[in-house]
Amino acid sequence: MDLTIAEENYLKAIYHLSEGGKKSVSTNDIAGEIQTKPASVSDMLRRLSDKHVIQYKKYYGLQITESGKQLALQTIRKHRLWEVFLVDKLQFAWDEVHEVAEQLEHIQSSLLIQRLDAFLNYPKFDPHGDPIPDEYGDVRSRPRIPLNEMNIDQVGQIVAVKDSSAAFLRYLDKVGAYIGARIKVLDKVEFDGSVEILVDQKKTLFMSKDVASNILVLQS
Amino acid sequence: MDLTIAEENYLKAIYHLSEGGKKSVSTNDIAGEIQTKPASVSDMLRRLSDKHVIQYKKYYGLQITESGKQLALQTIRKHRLWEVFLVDKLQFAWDEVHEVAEQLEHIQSSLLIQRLDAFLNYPKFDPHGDPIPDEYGDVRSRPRIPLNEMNIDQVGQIVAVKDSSAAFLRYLDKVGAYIGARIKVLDKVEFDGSVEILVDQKKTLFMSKDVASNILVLQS
DNA sequence: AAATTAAATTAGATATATCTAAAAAAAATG
DNA sequence: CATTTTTTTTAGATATATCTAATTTAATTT
Ligand SMILES: [Mn+2]
Ligand SMILES: [Mn+2]
Ligand SMILES: [Mn+2]
Ligand SMILES: [Mn+2]
Repeated sequence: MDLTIAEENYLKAIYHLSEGGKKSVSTNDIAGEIQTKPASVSDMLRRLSDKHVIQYKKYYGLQITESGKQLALQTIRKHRLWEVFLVDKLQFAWDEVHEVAEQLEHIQSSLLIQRLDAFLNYPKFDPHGDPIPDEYGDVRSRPRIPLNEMNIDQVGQIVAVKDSSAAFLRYLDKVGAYIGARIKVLDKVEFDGSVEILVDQKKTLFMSKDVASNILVLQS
Repeated sequence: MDLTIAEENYLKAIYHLSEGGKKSVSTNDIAGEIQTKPASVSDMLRRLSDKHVIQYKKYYGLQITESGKQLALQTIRKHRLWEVFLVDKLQFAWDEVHEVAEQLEHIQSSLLIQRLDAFLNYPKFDPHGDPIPDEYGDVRSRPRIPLNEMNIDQVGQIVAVKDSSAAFLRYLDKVGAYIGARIKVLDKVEFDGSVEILVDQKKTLFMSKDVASNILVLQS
């Protein structure tokens, strides 16, 4: 039994909300993530439950099932592979890919995804540093921490961003913070949590705690 | 006002039927093309008319409008560009692309199509020899005739196929008839319309009138 | 021209997906 | 623990898209 496009989008949102360490996912959380109304979510939860991709008892919260998790991971795999395609092959900027990938992720063809994966040389991460699940749903995630949680003098490499909004990504482009950049924490301001970092041993950069918390670093 | 996926599919079918038969397109014809019921077509015709992509007076037939034609051509452009992508870049066989392109043609992003076109080196024809409309909807079609209408001793080049079904395309693969092949008509059987041709000055091939009528040739 | 047949449309049903407003249940508060 | 607030669900409406069965209109035949 296949999922509709709307069902795939809901399931993906539920998976993302579940991953964030959150124990139970609320109807309002889902509504916020999908940009829809709680009433629509309640309706959809019943349908997802009927298809056994979530366990759901009304008013008691929900849990994604193993089969639901696998389906969500396949949609995420497709989304991220398409993002790599758009950036690597079609010269899209990393802040331009999301909307298009949101559509492409729903194309149904296992052959297509196999071939696309090979064509892209089996990438392990998308343009935002997020890991690409393999065809069995396995994710090789790297240990990474928000930049604002690093201490002075610690060094590492920017490997991902938490926020993939165009506004944030364009800001990073402007200041010269990119995935793969080697950084060192030069200073942290106690008062507001802002940080000063050295990028590629050349350039110093000041950023607010808000910005730093959306940059994920692999420490070394 | 954008079209839905269903509306795009109907409009594309109407365009194809208008191009072929020329005269008026019937509700039953559309139902046959789209694999749906006449009742559903009547319903859709009213909606397409509301969106001014066809002119429609019930029981009196329909005509595609200029804006409808442009929209259909853009969908066809996307369909054929994706087919080229699948064959040239992802090693799909020409009989494997249709279903996937049928989905990909509905992805909405003008930047995507511009970039895809460039990435593929601005192809003029799809894997089945059909011309790819440019971004303004202009189609540069070559004069071509069905193979069964050629006379003995005439020569030419296979440039397209009328039938794009997997069964037909796999048959052509098997006998070695491909787009670009140079052919010469060696013999025609009056009785059943079957023909004997020479392919690439090497191989002789017998084919029924039915097969020959689905192979389009550019005479030389 | 009347009767018959074919084509097209409408009526009414079902399924998906969404919304607003109202009701019900759970959680928070004093 | 009773009351208030928040969250969640349901009721009822709208829009898309499809179907079967009935009806209407057009076309064909006698
Ligand atoms: Mn999506
Ligand atoms: Mn991404
Ligand atoms: Mn289609
Ligand atoms: Mn084609």
